[in-house]
Amino acid sequence: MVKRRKVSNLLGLAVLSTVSARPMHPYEMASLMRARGKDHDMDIKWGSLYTVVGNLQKHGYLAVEGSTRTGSRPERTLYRITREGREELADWVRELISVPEREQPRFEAGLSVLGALGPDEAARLLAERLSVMERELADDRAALEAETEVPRIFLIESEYDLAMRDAEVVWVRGLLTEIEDGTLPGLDLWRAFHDTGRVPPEIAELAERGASQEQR
Amino acid sequence: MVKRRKVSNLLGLAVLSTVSARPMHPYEMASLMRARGKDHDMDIKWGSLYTVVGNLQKHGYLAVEGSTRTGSRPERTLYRITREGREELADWVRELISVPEREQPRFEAGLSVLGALGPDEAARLLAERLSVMERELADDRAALEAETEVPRIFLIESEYDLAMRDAEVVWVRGLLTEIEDGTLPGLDLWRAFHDTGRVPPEIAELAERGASQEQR
DNA sequence: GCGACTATACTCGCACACGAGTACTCGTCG
DNA sequence: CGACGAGTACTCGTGTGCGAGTATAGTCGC
Repeated sequence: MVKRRKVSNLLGLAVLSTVSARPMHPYEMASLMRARGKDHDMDIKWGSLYTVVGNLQKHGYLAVEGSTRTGSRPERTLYRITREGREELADWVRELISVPEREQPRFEAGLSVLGALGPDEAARLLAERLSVMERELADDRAALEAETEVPRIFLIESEYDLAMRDAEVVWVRGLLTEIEDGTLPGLDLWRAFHDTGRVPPEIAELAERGASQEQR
Repeated sequence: MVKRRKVSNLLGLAVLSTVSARPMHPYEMASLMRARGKDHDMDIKWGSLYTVVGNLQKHGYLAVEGSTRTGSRPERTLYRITREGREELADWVRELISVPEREQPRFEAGLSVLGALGPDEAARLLAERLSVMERELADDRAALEAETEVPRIFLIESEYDLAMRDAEVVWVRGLLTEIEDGTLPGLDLWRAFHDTGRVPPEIAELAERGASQEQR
């Protein structure tokens, strides 16, 4: 379903979108992206940037416009987007928006092996996560709300980000409460498993059989 | 903050968790994981599995227990988890649970370049995403609810998954509505930009300046 | 006018993830 | 009874992501 792209690194998408405004050289793209916080504090991976730009050019999405040099500085190669590049950009966005794709967030991986810890420690760690997330969320939300001049569509990805983190906070808080007040079904089994180091055999079976059916 | 692991691939986490029950050979780990839907339909990457098991062993998290062969089949190497392996597993889970980490979902990347499309097409694509997600979500939720014997903690990651997808559906539906009924602030600018191909200069500036401040 | 520091603009090479291939075996169906 | 397909258990080669390094140019103090 999901067509294999010639350039699969999402940094390539950001690059295409950035050069679509006007021709520029790689370093300038990076500066622009950073200026926009496109990278939200994840700093640009220089190695990837030049590789990706090279690949985009190899596949005809970018073309060399020329190269300038200032003094004896390393020469800067100017790239412009091609028609194919614009098409690829549009097609890529279409796919990203319309096709929901199952991703594997790291937290979810952690949850799936939560049994390696005891319920008390799990509760402590969840509480820690919660407090960090709440603080960061409040800060970022305040920053976004302080921005009243830029219309919302230009910051729509930040809104999405906040909404998702919000949802996670709510979910984690719910789980934490259930562990703390002991209403989570199976809590006793979990504790028993952690204390004795072995899972009751009938549950082991169930978990295997059952889990193989859910998640389509 | 986030300590660099000797083995960073999350498949390694799954492997550690799987062999922590009893010694087994790589292929058996893969079968078990698959049986549990640990991989939720994303099939095991064979290349990575053997590389990862090799690395885990190289770093002392796994040890070779022996090797058996049935007839002239390729020999199966049995691995067992070491004390260091158990520690690494526990430490890794602790980190995954307690340290919230900023990830870059593909959909969010798509949203950030949504300007490459016009509002009408964007609305159509969002609607498509929505319908696919709603169907899959309903199926998976039904499957999870049909599972009444396994206590919830053993499927906690599926619950998290459903909750997040739920939140996304709600958010996308909200955005879609705002585009369709024209209440999204800046919609006219978006349309103008898409029709004429150029963004009003004062907005371009604003977007750059503003975006560089939010997202800490 | 010179040394230290930061910004600019890349290059290089390793390590790792992964897909596709291999080779053998067992069950089964005509 | 032999052929074929599905399962078993890996191996290997390729691509590519990315960190760390490099080299020059402005800039600011003293």
